[in-house]
Amino acid sequence: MTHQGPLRTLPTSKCLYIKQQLIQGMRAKRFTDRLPSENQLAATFGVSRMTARKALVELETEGLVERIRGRGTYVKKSDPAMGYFIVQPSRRHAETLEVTYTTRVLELRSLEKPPPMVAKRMAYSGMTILARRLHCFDGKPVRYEIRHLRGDLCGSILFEDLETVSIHELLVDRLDLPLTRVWQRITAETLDARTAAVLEVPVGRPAFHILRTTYTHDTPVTCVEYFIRGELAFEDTFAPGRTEPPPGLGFGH
Amino acid sequence: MTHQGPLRTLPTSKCLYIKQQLIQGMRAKRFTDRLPSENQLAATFGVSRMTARKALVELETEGLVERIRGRGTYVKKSDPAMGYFIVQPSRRHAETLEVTYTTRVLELRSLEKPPPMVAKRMAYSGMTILARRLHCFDGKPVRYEIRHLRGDLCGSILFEDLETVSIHELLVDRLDLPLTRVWQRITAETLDARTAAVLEVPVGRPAFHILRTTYTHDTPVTCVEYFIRGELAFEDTFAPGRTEPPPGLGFGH
DNA sequence: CCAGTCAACTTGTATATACATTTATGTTAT
DNA sequence: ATAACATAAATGTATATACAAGTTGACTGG
Repeated sequence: MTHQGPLRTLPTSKCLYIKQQLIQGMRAKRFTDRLPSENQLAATFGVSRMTARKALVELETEGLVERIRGRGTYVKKSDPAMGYFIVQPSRRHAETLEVTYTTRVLELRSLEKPPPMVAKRMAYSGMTILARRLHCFDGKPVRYEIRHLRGDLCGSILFEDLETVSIHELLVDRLDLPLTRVWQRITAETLDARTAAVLEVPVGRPAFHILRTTYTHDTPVTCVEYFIRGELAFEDTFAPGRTEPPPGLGFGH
Repeated sequence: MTHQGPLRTLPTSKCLYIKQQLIQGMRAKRFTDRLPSENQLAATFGVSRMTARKALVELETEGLVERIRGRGTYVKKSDPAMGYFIVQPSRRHAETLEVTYTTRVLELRSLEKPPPMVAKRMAYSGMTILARRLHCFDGKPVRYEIRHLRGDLCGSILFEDLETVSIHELLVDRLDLPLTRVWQRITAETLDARTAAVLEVPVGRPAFHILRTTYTHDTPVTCVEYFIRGELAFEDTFAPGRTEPPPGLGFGH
């Protein structure tokens, strides 16, 4: 392979230089399927195999290539995503917007059995806890949350003050229910009379509607439904191939 | 530090074992601020520094910790994000849903100057190309796209067949305009009469509204506005601390 | 008291090496 | 011809080492 072409920014390390060359090569269609192997790169650039390897591994974690043991490194040819929107926990969202954040608990009680839709999504029809909360920015309602939790796993939540404590913290820290998997769906909807009243907006106003089921080791623990005022924008600036992945370790509640 | 406690799954490598121990330690609040240094870990677990280092670096790329040269590795205590939604390019979205995908070009012409809002977002008021397209799944309109491109950079796009060719490919491959940064915003809105007519839905129906400005090395190249039918859900299943980052290398158009 | 210096610690980068595991390919023996 | 084997190539894991570079704190000299 050749590695000509001027660099826009002087690379600070050999590894970075190799990465930039490979990225340019992929953009210029010099590499359309397979990238040089670790040993080939090491020879071409005059570095050790571990350095060449580091470049390839980083390209993989950035989603640009796919590495297959025993075969090689291949250009990911799937269409790139248009982008992604991070829906933050209310508290953090409020910090970003620099507004005060408050929560009102509208309802907190146990149900003998969950509504059919929830039972299906949780694959569980025993005792359930229902919590309805309203999240406000500067006193104005912005998110309406309807949550069901498995009663056998989260019973103690009935006695917590959900206006000050994060449900996420309760589950993960106090109940030892690490959130290992999430299913979620977002749609845009218009609000019906009851929901609009809660959010204190006219009927028919647009809103984000999020359905989410959270699992602990393949056991559904909680189903939550959010209605978020549609004018509350989610916005972000980012670069493709960013090194920082989406925030991990858990999901806010 | 101690590293007791049963493992749920037998680790296949020393690096993985160390990572699991550190994650458990963070969950159990044994580590609340600073993690052991690379050398401490190496001594504790009886591995080389490079192996301990690999575990810490992976935790960083997964967003669980933050590493600061000269100081140490610190637990990221920022609230975790609730999740994120990937808005895919229409073509790929159609593949996921297993529907046929078609595009209709409603308008393609040059403007002497862009509308004020676009001029402001692009910081440019010269000749502009306006493209309006309708993306259909199984013949049904689902996304309405209104796009402005800088005429001085993308003039040749006027002569392309935008019903079959991806604008993203044209920009990146043919015009050498790599997309290095993106600003975007999503809101939920109700459709006005004109937009609703294009999407063939009744007035007042909910929709996602996406504004996006795409840059090539700090130069805004194109502004695009999408209206996406609100019932077209974006859904996903994922795990926190996933190793795969969001798709990179570019953004679909 | 303050500023400068130095030592210790930490993470970042790079090299050289060894062996394991997986895949693909060609050869050989049946 | 097919199956078994051998070989080469590629990635995965781990170790040992060296030096660079940033941070902190203690010591020292003015």
